[in-house]
Amino acid sequence: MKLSTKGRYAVMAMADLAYHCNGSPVTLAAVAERQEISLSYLEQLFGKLRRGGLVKSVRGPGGGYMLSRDASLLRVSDIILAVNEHIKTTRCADGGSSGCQTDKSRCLTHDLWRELSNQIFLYLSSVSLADICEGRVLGTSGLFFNGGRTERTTAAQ
Amino acid sequence: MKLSTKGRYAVMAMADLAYHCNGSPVTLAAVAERQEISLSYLEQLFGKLRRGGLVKSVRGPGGGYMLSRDASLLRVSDIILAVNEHIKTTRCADGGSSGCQTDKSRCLTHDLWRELSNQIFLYLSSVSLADICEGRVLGTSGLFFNGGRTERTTAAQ
DNA sequence: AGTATATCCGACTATTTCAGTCAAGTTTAT
DNA sequence: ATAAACTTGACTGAAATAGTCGGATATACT
Repeated sequence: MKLSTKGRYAVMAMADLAYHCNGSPVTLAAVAERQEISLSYLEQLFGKLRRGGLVKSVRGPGGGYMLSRDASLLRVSDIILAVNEHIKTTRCADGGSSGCQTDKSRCLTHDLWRELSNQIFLYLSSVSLADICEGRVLGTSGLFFNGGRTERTTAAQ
Repeated sequence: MKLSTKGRYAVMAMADLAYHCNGSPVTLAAVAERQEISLSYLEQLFGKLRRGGLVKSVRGPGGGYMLSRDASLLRVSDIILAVNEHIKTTRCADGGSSGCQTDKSRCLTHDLWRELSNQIFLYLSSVSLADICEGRVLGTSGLFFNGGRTERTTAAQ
């Protein structure tokens, strides 16, 4: 799970889409202006989002992009995975335990990284676009990942 | 909190140090060979680690590096912060809520990103070098996901 | 003193990714 | 037909990453 501004732009744009959606498509030009992201760059990102099945496009005049499903069903992790072609976090073959047997201390950190990556993924999976739109991201002072938050919210729209 | 191979190398090297330390300094050459990281690159990283107060150096023959304190007191987050000069995650001024008031939807993702960064930091703060050396990485003692989601992965026990 | 061993330091290079641009297309409502 | 919008691919500058290189400095041991 890679975290960069690319993924953040994608999430920002998707949140904008969810926020300003009222049944009709939203043009990228509008998103670009509101979020202050270059239109051409957005086109690039939305190409990936569309191919990833996260948005639907409507071509021609009056067209634009729409979420492919309800905002409560679109997780942040989906968005980031769609725009960032996945990277391998560890050098030695992933779960295969193929190499890395030579020295015991060499792969000590691999468990850590895999677990961290897992943590991040779980967190981003627990947040939906609807959560973002409704500011339901912070909170839970100190205890995070209280399960089932996304499911409970059902997109008050 | 930036996550790249740079930080991972640093953690690997520090874990190696903790693992092979028996009172006397460990040379970077030994670490480089065991962890298969270039010596010159390690020197670069350990310069930062030393300036960050995480390791002590002993120059001259028989010299090398030692942990500055017990492995249980060195957190992974310390290491990563030491080698990665910190970056700002959001474009608009950080906690200041200075800009970003223009459009409501624009900063919607900022809370998310700040929270995510916080999550990552908390996780990496909860893991010490000693934890890594003893394989106590998975199943982080309930600091996360205490709701029974990733329950007791039985790594150590 | 001299030397081997090690850390220290700064500049340098190559590769990749990021962020954005440009120039063409295709589809479709009017 | 025309214009609005998406679609695609190639291209670019800037930055970060990952790694290299050559030397300088400190110190233990002859």
